[in-house]
Amino acid sequence: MADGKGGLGPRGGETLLFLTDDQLRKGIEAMFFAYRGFTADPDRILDEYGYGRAHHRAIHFINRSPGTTVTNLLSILGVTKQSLNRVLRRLIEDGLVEARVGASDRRERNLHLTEEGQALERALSDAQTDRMRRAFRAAGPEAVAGFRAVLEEMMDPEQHRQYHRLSEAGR
Amino acid sequence: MADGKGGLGPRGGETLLFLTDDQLRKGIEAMFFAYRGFTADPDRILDEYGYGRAHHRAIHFINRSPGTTVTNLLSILGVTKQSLNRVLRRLIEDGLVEARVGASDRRERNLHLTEEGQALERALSDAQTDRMRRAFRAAGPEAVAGFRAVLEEMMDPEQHRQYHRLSEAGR
DNA sequence: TGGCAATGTCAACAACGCTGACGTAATCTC
DNA sequence: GAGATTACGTCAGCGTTGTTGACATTGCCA
Repeated sequence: MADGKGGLGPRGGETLLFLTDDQLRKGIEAMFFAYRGFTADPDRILDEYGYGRAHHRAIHFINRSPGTTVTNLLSILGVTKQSLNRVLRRLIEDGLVEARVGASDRRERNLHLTEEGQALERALSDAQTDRMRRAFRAAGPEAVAGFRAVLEEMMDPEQHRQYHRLSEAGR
Repeated sequence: MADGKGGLGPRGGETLLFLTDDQLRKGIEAMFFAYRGFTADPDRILDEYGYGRAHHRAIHFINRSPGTTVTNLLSILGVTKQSLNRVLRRLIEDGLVEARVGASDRRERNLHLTEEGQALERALSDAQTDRMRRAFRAAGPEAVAGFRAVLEEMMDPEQHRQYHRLSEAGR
């Protein structure tokens, strides 16, 4: 077995030829290996600072939405406040992130990257986009559109909303 | 280059219109959110067993290449043997994986899923492919091709080789 | 003033990476 | 046949990052 070229999908019910078990399994493995590549370059940089991916994610989204609150960051990252706080505390201690008391609501903390934080963000971002740029260029514009379309469909609805909200807020 | 889409990128340097900083940043975020969705369903199942993603990966690749050795699995997963051993030991204790002494080389352990292991593999695989099937169906065949093309380009060369080796071995 | 929201923090725990060190059995090489 | 190498297992310890639960503070709001 293990083919599926021709005829119906092997697991009853699937009528579209391109959705064989084999195609789906390859999709799973592609995601696994690609995600490893996707994180490999920033991981090397983070290592030098003694940081991990959690720090990267915090830095990324603070840079993306300067002035964002802790609660908002919490909902984007999908972790507990204790988990985020541990990361945030260190970034603040290290002088990469600044937490300003909210102007309208003084309970809130508006998060910003410092100069140093922005420098690290750029280094991480450059490392990651370099690989993505090469991949996009090699695959071509249409492949990129397909790539994005499939990824969007793969997100949970809530995450999909977050994803689009970021773009709007970006301007 | 060689594009034809015309027009320069907004942030000097990038000559291809579809490779703006914004496109690349969206690509990064799409990967982040999509990977979360990608792992969400199996994670829920694993939780019931007290297993994590490491167990899932081991089960997946043992199922994919029955009889594979520990060393081979190590190179696919890219972790240390101590790390893999902790996971493998528990799967063997729990009766999901069987480690048979190698026939030609008795130092090797040929790994197989038991009936019970196969049952869990199917449950995990079904959960994950359901989402992927819906995403593929919604995005269409051409998007799927693009998706896979970009992911392949994003892998490290070594991982890319592993990825293709799996398909060949599958039959 | 009392209730709720936003935040921070202590403590404990688990999963899963890592390094380093050792031991055993089996195979390979000279 | 002796010695090197390979395959595997395991002990110990450590770090990041996730979790739950509990508690305190501050500030907004009705």
